[in-house]
Amino acid sequence: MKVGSPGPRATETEASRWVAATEAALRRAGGRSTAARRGILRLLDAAASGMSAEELLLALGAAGLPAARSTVYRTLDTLREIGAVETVHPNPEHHRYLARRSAHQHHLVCEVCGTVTTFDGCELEDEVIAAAVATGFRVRRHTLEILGSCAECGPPAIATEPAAV
Amino acid sequence: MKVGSPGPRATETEASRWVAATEAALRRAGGRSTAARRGILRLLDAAASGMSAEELLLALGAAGLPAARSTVYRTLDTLREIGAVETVHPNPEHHRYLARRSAHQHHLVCEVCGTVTTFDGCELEDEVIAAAVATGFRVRRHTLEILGSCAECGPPAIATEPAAV
DNA sequence: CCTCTAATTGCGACTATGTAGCGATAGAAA
DNA sequence: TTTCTATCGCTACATAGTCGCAATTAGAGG
Repeated sequence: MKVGSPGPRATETEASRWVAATEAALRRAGGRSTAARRGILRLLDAAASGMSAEELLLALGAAGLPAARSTVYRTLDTLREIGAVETVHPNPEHHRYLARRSAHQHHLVCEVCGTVTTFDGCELEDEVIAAAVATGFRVRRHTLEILGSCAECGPPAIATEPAAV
Repeated sequence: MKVGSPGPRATETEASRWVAATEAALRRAGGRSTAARRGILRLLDAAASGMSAEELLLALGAAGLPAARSTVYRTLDTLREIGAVETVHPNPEHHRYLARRSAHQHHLVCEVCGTVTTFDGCELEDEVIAAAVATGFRVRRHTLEILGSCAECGPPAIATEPAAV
């Protein structure tokens, strides 16, 4: 089991593998490549910890590609549908959208500084999932989020395990 | 690995273990037992698939214990803080609050009918978590959600694995 | 049973996040 | 260049959750 960011953040000049693959998938699904979408892909690709919809909206404006709020949400929906983006939930009503670079990409979320580190979970949950499938459940996707505080930030403010059992 | 609901839903007459334990934890934390809280605990205890804040609000009214919206949210926050409740995210902007009966309780969420089945994950993710801890990350809690469609509902509408890699 | 104090509630206004409908715009295939 | 239709921008709206403050009330101590 390896833990650590798989190194996103493509260089300025070459489009990242993820951006290219996503544009291809989009086209395959009958979608189009528009300025707004290219901008969103580029931004998400560069944001190691993901971005909220609002940040994306502002960043697009700052990048000279102003887009409507609804466009941002619609694009995120589309990207989620083709499996290119996924959502992390640090807490209710605070979502970040993250480039999805592998089917087994999971998250280490620092509740203090907001950093999201991705890691590949692989075989481990496969067993859990197989058990689920055995009951007749059809798995579409799964999420594994580990919340706490990263090495840079202090220890978490709240107890680790549940009081009630 | 066992998958299946650990049998919530206490009988009408005896307060469930979870309700009792939660009230005790609440008191231990310097909290009080109020009509609204007792109502919320009873409702969450009986709702195998969890409830949204809005459902909880309506159900309280129907049960003759009308509560203010803010009271519901504040109570849910408090319960989450002491680890008695957790949140499931079928999709952005649709959250359900669920009684948390064990530290390793995870979720099988049917995206068609909304049913949430809980199961104990145990040892499996322990390894993933240990790896995270090894990097200096302090784990406060973790969530594992498996989304798809249950045996009763048809197959999922959307492809299982991501298009882009 | 009475008193006191702080935890909790209700209220109502507010913020944040996300959605819907629809006419206008602009990819991209021919 | 033309045509078809996916996508966009706009605006209004919906849903989810938060905040401050005065009024209430649980529950500890007498």
